[in-house]
Parts: sequence; C-alpha cells; structure tokens
Amino acid sequence: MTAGTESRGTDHEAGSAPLSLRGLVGPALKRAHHLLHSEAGRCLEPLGLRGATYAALSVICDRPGLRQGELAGVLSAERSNTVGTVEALEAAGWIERRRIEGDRRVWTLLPTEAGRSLCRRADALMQAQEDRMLAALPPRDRARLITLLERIAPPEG
Amino acid sequence: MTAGTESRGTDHEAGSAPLSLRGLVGPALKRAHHLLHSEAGRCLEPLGLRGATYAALSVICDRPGLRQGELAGVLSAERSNTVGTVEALEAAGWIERRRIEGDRRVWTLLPTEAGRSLCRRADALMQAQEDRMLAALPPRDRARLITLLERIAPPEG
DNA sequence: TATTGTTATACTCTATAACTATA
DNA sequence: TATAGTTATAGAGTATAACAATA
Repeated sequence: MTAGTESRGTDHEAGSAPLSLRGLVGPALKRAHHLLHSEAGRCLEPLGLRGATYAALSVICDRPGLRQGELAGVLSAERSNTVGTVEALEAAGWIERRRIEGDRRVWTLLPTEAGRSLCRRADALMQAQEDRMLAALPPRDRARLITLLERIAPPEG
Repeated sequence: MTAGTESRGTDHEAGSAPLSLRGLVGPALKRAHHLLHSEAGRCLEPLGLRGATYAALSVICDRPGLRQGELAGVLSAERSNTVGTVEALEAAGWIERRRIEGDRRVWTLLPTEAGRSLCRRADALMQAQEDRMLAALPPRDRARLITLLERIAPPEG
C-alpha cells in the first residue's frame, strides 16, 4: 500500500479488459449471466413467460403440491417476491392454489394441464436457446461449467 | 407436444432443483452471479464503492485518458448509464475529466492519485473476496471457469 | 409467540428515447 | 446529418419491514 505509483500497463490494443479484472470470476460471470438472461427473456416472451415465471412453473410441475414458501426456497427468492409470480401463473390458468387440511395458512401449488403443456414447450425453447448461445461449448464443457458454478452456489442452499 | 401427460418425476428429496432446470447453464449462472455480486457489493461498501464504480475506476486506472464512450464499451454498459457512475467517481475526487483538443464533445477520464490508491485497495479486497467465495475451486478450476465464461460472452464484444 | 402468505416500499441495474452541443 | 455526452423515465430484480390470519 506504500509502494509505487504505477503498477498498471499503459499500452492496450483498444478494447481489452483491465488487468485487475482479468483474473476475477465476477466480471466474466456478470457478462455471461447478463447475456443469457436477457436472451432467455426474449425467448420466453412469446409464451407469455419471463425468467421468473418459467422457473417457478418448472418447479411446480416437477414438485406438484409444494408450498409457496418451499417454492421461494427452491428459487432462492424472498417469499414476498414470489407472491406476484404465483399470482401471474394462477391468473393465466397455468397453476391452481389449494388449501391443505390441518393448516389453513398454507397454499399448495399444482400445475394445470395447460401449465404442464406450456412448461414442456418452454423447456424445449430454453434447451434450444442454450444450444444456440452455448454453441462454442461442447456438451462436455457445458456440464463442466455447471459443475463449477454449482460448487460456488449449490442449488437450494 | 401430443404425447404423454407426465414426464416429470414425483418423488424428491426435499430441496432438489427441477429436472428440466438441471441441465441448463442459466439457473446455475444466475445463482453464482447473484451470490458473488451481492457479496462483492458488501465488500466494496466500506470503501465508498459499488460494483459499477469499482469496475469503472479499474478501467480508468488501467487505461488513463480513455473516453467516456469507450468506458461504456469496456463495461458493456449503455452510455447513458455510465454518466452517473463517472459523476460519482469525479465527485469523490477519484477521477478527473478533461477536454481534448480538436473535439469539444468528448471527455477524457483520468484517475487522481487518490483514485489509484483506492483502486489498489479495492483490487486487493476483491481478490481476497474471491479467494474466500471460491475456496471450493482451486486456482486451476477458477481459471478454467473464467475461460468457459468468456467463451460464452467474450470481454468487450 | 411463531409461521404463512401478503402488502408496501425502496433501491439497484438495465433499456430506450429524446435532448444539447458540437462536428 | 452524425456523434458524445446527457437527461428523463420505465421496467425488471431484489431486499426489508410490517401486517393479517392462523397455528
């Protein structure tokens, strides 16, 4: 902290990233996430879905009957922020909410047949989208990438 | 699209992600990014920086004299969204803006000595933060991860 | 008292269009 | 007419606290 005044390079081919950011995972992660996320949004839009509603619908189809709070947990989202998502799915007729016996506070979430059908279409779309966006990565590298990312942030902390 | 009614599993150890999201890079990318990004924010806060201001300062220290529009390009940000960032850095005394000769529309960005000093501290903090967050990944895997991410979204598209 | 879902709110990040002053 | 920077604004995404109904 007391040393020299200049440790950074001064000549650049126009457009390279700064040295100090080169070794960090964060910036690379941010760019990749932003690219995939925005592209996924454009893909899902024609289906009437967004990233959040697709993810929620997918979880509900996979675990029919789960509670709203469990959904929030799986999505790594705040309970308060899943309310709108669930309402949107219900309003569109893609899921139903049911009370359970014994505890009238909780809502249970079930996909409708329309919801299941939509989810299958969305799954296919998203798979195709990743095939397109990740064309530079052979399947093996894709799996490796997922493994690395999940070692940083395991699913369902 | 005409086939069966049920292709998803029904028994789960509580807390696993849906099958259809398992093979996708997007969700894993999102979780890792969210975790690193929010943690980076907490790290930088005591220095008076946020992710965006740190990244901008780093670029300016590395390429002193670059234009504001070039900065936006390197940051993959809209020009309009870099205005506030640059103003914040200038107001804090970490950078200066200078006109150039020959074109009075452009601003040139230069770090002050205080800015360089702060940036060195922030670099060290961010390096330490990643060492902590990515403890599960040996350096070799970290480099591999960056390589994979940059094949999806190359720096400075 | 604690918990489930809800409301309200605020803050960050990003995108878009329109403006100014220069060129 | 085009460009650099700016302003204004809108939309996502996320975080927090407080509330009602129920346990």
